[in-house]
Amino acid sequence: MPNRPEVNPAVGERAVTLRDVADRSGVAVSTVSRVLNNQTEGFSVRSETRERVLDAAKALNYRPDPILRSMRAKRTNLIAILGISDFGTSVLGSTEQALNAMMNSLLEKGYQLCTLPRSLKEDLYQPPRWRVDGAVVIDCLESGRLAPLDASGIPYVSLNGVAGRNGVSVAVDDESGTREALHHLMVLGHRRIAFVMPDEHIKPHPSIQARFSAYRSALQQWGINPLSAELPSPARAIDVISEQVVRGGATALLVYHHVMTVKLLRAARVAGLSVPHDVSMVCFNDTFPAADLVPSLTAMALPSEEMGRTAARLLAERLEGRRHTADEVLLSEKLVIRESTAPPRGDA
Amino acid sequence: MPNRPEVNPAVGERAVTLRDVADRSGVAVSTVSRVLNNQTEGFSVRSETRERVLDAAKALNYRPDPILRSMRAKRTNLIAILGISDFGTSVLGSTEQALNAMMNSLLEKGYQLCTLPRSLKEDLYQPPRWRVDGAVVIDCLESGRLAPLDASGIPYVSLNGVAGRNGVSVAVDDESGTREALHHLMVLGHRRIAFVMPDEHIKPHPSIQARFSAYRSALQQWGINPLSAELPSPARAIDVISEQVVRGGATALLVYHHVMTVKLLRAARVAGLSVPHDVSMVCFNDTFPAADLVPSLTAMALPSEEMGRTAARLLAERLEGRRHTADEVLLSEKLVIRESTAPPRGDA
DNA sequence: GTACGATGCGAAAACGATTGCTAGGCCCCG
DNA sequence: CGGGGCCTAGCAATCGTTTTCGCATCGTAC
Repeated sequence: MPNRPEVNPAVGERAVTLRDVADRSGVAVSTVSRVLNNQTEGFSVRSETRERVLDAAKALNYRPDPILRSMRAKRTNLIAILGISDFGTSVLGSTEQALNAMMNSLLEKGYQLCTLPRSLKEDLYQPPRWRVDGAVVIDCLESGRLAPLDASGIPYVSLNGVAGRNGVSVAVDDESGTREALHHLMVLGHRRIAFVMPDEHIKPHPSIQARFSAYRSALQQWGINPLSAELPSPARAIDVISEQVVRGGATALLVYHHVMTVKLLRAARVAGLSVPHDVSMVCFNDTFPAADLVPSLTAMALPSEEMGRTAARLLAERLEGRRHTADEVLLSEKLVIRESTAPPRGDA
Repeated sequence: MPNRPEVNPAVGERAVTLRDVADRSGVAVSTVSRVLNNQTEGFSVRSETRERVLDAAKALNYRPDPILRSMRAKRTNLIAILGISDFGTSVLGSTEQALNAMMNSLLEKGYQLCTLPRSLKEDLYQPPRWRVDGAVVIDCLESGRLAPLDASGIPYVSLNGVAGRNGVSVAVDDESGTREALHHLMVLGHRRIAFVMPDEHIKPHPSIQARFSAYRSALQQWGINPLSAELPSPARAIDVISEQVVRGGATALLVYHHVMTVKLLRAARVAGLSVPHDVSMVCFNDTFPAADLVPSLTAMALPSEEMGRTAARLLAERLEGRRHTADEVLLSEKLVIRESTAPPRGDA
């Protein structure tokens, strides 16, 4: 009764191969492969032989090489992550959160992930050379760049972006979210509302376009003049306060990102302004430290984790052959009202 | 003059292979491989042939499969990331920052990264089945778990943990950092200093042990009684304030993580306490939003990015055959003094 | 007794790349 | 004129795995 492997592959020089298992169990390499892969089509095996193979594999601690397998196998359980151009080094954005949730989800389902080396910008969404079962595309705005991926026939899911023929898109409804945030400020009595860009440290996010255009169209629709007609350029917090609030007379700020909002909060205090009494603030991204500040931030909660889990589920469904239910999923944002918004000073 | 590839591999079903390049340039597959790899040892080629091969490769947009290459090649440029047990979903810790900086650094140097599927806890530090040139080990505390990796002979670098025979360890000097933070508080006049654990949302970090034991030994050495004799259990911010400060009489808190510190700041205000006048706070991890709060946080800056870059450099040096200069690199932390620390109330 | 389908398993061909070995020219020297 | 050595380049083995094809063997029906 060998309660430990006779050959310890962890210490040996060479990795345990299919051949080793075959030798030990006295069958052919091909038989081992089929047993281990549970192949049923056009193949059967005596249960006694099957047991012997499985025992040998376990005793030798055989682990197939998932990459080599991709050379010939039809199914590899490998999923490529496409579109990571940079790893954030200090703050996690909403997309990264969704991506992380998705990766965790996929790993739990038994899939394995691989990333591509960073190469030229044009190649960002090219499928890898080796065989993968599926792919995840991050922050892709132009469906044209997905042509190679679509041509490859690999099913994929596009996180927070558009999708092509073979893809499902999972995104957030930025337009409704923006309108909801503005509606909240309107109801409070605000009429002079400015849109604030993130500072330079934050990686520019694709959905900023969507939010800004929603800001403009919503205000115009309600007969209010937007304070900025074009996409405002990134600015330092103290400049935003002095230009938009002190000189421009804005009573409320719709801020693209929570990081910028924290800086604005401090800048307002330095300028002698009180939040929310002198100026209200609403931001996107309800993550730390939005709830823990004084005042705590009224924020649009993005369904990042739900987004990741949904994407993982949709991809898994496609991979398992089930016909997909939708080509696009739009998750809604949710406004969390806290202390940083109040009626403007002087309001009835 | 074909200014675009005659066969567009992006649209074709099959990827361009070495064989295709060989056919097009009229030489053997092996010649193509050697030309493309710039092989010089025991091989030479007429410059005219070389040109023809290179032209064909470019025209067909040939991209070698980096994974398949690892089957026989001695060098793969592949680096495995070992020890990622979970992807953070909201806040980046110091190790993640260092890891990200390291990944960016390695990608810039031309290496490619791969992660292992998450498996059993025991296998966390097992080298992958396929051939890699090097590995990165994250947060490994027991060198025993590195035995398989050491046995494989793969050079590696251990980020924020111990290293075995083949590894270099890159870590931060938590003991000196802790002493420096305590010294700052001592000089201000504090004598009742408590150590605060992070709340449950934060993944427990290996170096917490080092910091807590440094806290205890430093205070004892200076003849001051530590307020906690054992590692305090995670607690809610409001409980920490009421137990340690209000009841326990602590005048200063040494907080393990900046996230908890932000929550403590709000809890103190809720309890009617002023920071730093009623209680001072020092935290580890000088990242957002430490500098942007009111009051801004006195914090120990961890050299996360430097750590990542250093680790990448050391690994690259080993991979390029240069003899390593050190088995262990200890980077120092740096105290950034801001508004959250002041002399205790009633002090001269 | 023979034909036949089903069952159980092995031999060998891929897969795409690298590399050790080999071999034909060609030049130069003796 | 012959032989040795360099320059070029191809043949074929090899890596670990899947997959196609095919060969026994066995039981059963005719």
